[in-house]
Amino acid sequence: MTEAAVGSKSQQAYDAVKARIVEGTYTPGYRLVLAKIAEDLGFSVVPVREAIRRLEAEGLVKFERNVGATVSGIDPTEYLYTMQTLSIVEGAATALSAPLIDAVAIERARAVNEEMRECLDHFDPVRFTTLNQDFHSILFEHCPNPHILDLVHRGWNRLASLRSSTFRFVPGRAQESVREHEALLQLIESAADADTIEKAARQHRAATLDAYLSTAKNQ
Amino acid sequence: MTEAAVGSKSQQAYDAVKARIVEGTYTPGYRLVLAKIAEDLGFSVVPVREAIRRLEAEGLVKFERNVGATVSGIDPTEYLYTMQTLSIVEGAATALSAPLIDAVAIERARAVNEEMRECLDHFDPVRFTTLNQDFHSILFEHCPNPHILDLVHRGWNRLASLRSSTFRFVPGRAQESVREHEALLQLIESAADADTIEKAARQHRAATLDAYLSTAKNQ
DNA sequence: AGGTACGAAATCGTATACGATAACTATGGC
DNA sequence: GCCATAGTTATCGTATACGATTTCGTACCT
Repeated sequence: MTEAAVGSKSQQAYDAVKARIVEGTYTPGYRLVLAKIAEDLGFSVVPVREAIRRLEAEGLVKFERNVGATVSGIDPTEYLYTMQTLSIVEGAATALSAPLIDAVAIERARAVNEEMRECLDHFDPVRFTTLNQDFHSILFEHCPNPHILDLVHRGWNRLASLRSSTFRFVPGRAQESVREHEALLQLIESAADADTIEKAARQHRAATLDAYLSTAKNQ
Repeated sequence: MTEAAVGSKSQQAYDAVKARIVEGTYTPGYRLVLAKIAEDLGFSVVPVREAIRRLEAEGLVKFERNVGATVSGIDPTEYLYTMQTLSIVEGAATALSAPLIDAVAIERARAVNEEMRECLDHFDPVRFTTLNQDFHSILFEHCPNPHILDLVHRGWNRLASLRSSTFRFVPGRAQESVREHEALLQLIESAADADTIEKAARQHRAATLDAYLSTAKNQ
């Protein structure tokens, strides 16, 4: 899983900081001081700076001129924007991929979904979220449009700092999600038309957003 | 139109190089030598480098390690990816915006579309393309999701180096486009449901792609 | 006591310098 | 005459250094 071919230092810095954000080592609001990170990694500030700016472009980091960078939190508004965008690009990615998903992949996805169901019993939100991405990644394996896939991954990264929060805070949504996965697989198996699949996949993501919104009536 | 508050030098470099690419001063394949650009702008290479990497993230520039940066062309495959993605995000942006478009905006859009029709007579592809973006920008003025709007703009930028090529190379498509604009406005005026509007907007972009594909049977 | 102004510390932004890498060129061998 | 190889050049990648800007703390004034 770890990259053998470590790229340039700016690439290493990018990977390292991104990993810390996604894993939750750096939590939202965390102050990213260039000199400090550079020292930690044993680099100078220039490549670190470049890495931070790249993360900024992806929305993981907020950068203020002459002030510095912080891990960007994701307020309710941003969450809404991100989830809405994800619902659209995931819907498209699923619909485009569907005709290319073979029976083997379906079974692999089904197995992952089964594991997710088990996570509900053991109450393992972190693993649940990982498996959820695995599930959809299997469906996207042969996605014919890498640009759209890239947008999906960007959305996932942006949600990373909130990892599994929905599972924790929105009662019942995880159970529903597992059921929707199975329904989605059946649609794909039965070669439903692209529009039906797109709507289902889109709704799958939108339902999580709706559940969040109706729970968090505040703001 | 020119920004009064010039930002940091890296920002200026970003704007300058981006403008040259979008305007067509730097054509695809053009070699972007950091030191040369830095000298032109009167900066040192560090901020220029940062600007180039940002443009790379947006897909406008291709960067090879220890080799350098070139303005990224857009081959037929990339064109397909970009147009397909655009059709999805423009469709979504239009559908989300539609309920918020007032009668005044509709009339402004209609006026722009009328100008586009005139461009067909004078054969002015450059202005046609500009107006086309203006037309859609009016519709997106109150788009409730800035993330999606950002994706639209990224797509437009990527297509910039091909500016108006469709108009030139696909006979009749521009005329069709103007008609589709009017149809779209009428859908919005009549408060058609989101799904209908989304499909129309999506199809509007997809049709241009289809026209291109059927014309350029090569490759 | 509260607010303002000044000064010090922290941090960013950029320039310059140099080492590393890849592309190019010329030379020699086959 | 062509290919391989060594040397040269161009360009990138990063380190270091310093000036610019902001922030924070302190002292002074009202």
